[in-house]
Amino acid sequence: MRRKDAELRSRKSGRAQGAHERIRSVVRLIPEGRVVTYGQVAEIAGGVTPRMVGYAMASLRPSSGVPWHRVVNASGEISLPSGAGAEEQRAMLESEGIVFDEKGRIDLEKFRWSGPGASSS
DNA sequence: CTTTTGACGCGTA
DNA sequence: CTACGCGCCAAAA
Repeated sequence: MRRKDAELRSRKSGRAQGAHERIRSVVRLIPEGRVVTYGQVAEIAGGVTPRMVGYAMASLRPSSGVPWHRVVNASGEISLPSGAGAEEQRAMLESEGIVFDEKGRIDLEKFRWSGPGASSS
């Protein structure tokens, strides 16, 4: 059976509390000094598409307590438009030890978080 | 109830 | 490297 069936079922069963809520929980699991791509979050949360992740972040409140700054796009770059806190995000990441190259990209091979099940390093 | 919108990802040219 | 389009689905107005 395809995962979709299970996911679809949860969605139909009313199990879907709110895609955001689930996404928020996932993002909150991201350890310091690590980053995850939207697609990664979507994969971990399950049943959500990358769009949903981005949309959830956009809808997040500044004080939601979610380390949204650890979420970057598949290219390892910050997505936020200037003014939305992009510079702030980069500052926080660098503060956590994340390194950006001249193009403002992160080495996902080194800083990507493998998920809640995978141990650091 | 309907319509708009949106922090993405990926294939293809 | 750039540019374009499609898919994906929920929340907000």
